[in-house]
Amino acid sequence: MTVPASSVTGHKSRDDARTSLRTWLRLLACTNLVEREVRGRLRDRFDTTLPRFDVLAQLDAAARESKAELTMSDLSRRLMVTNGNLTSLVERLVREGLVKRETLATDRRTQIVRLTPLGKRSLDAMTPEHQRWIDSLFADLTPSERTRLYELLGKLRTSVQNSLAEEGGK
Amino acid sequence: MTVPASSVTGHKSRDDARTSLRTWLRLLACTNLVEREVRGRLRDRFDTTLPRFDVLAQLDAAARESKAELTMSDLSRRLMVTNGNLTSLVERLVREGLVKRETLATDRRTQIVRLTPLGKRSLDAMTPEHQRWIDSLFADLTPSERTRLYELLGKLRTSVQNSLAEEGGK
DNA sequence: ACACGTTGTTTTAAGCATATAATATCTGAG
DNA sequence: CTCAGATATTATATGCTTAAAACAACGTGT
Repeated sequence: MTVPASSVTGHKSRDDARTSLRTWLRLLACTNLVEREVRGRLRDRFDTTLPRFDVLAQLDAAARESKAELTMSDLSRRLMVTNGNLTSLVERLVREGLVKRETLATDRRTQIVRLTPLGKRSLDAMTPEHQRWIDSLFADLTPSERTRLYELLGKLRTSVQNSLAEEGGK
Repeated sequence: MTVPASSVTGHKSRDDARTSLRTWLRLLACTNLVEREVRGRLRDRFDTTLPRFDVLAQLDAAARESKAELTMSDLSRRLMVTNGNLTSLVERLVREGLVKRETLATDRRTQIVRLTPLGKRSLDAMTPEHQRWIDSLFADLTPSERTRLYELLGKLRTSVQNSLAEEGGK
């Protein structure tokens, strides 16, 4: 394994740090571009929002993993949003009949959230188009580039998690 | 150059589409992780928010490019947020004395936004720490991995922009 | 039994974001 | 000159997001 010269001195070069920052800014720009587009299309085509879509998609994904039951906290962890955020979001979905919420008999604090048949149908109508949108946005990347990007983002995620764990453990 | 079998039939394989989707979800997860962390630190260390920081950083970047003057619309384009959003954001920064806004003499519709000396000092206090945060989050990526990620994200951005241009041009 | 810390959820207050409509100003064709 | 667009910004309504506090239910050690 090769050791970069700068590690002798115990700090990274200024260039490395600038590359990190530039990469982060570009990551953010890409995410915003895609997210804005997906938001707009969900709105135009299905009159819904990205957070609502995400809730339905996560509930469906959980069901496929045979974790038929998700609590509010499970859902907020999966969606990476705060618990309080989810309350009003699920509230609206319940009002629209896409989701149902029921108190768990064995622990009356916890709320179980489930897709209704209507919610499932609604999601199934959106999913194929959503996938096509994403695919067309990625169209100029070759399969191997996509795979490489996927891998590098995996490394980045691990790096971020490690960094947070170190920081949090102090 | 090898040609995938599916290109004979004129459409991509299902696998390619799934890779796009998986890559997109991972991109979003990474962005959310980093963004949440940066938000939290800006809040804890400097009692400010990411959008506010972004406004200051863009104003400073523009000044360095000797584009000393940015209008509200310039700024909203650079930040990739809507014009209406910026109004209240800049409003708050003006109230805090970090930014000043003045009407352009030659066109009384347009507002020029500028960093105040206080705003510049405030930004300069935050910038080095911000760069260190980002760099530590990227710590596990080698320089060449960072560079490769940067390049691939550049390709992705181009791909997204091409896709939007085609769609918009119809 | 019961006080106390923990866990799951909701509420609240503030800020961010968008789309749409309104307002103000400019510009150019006639 | 004047008025019909075009452009720059702000206002409004709605929804998302977070942090922090409040609330409710659980479970354990005494």
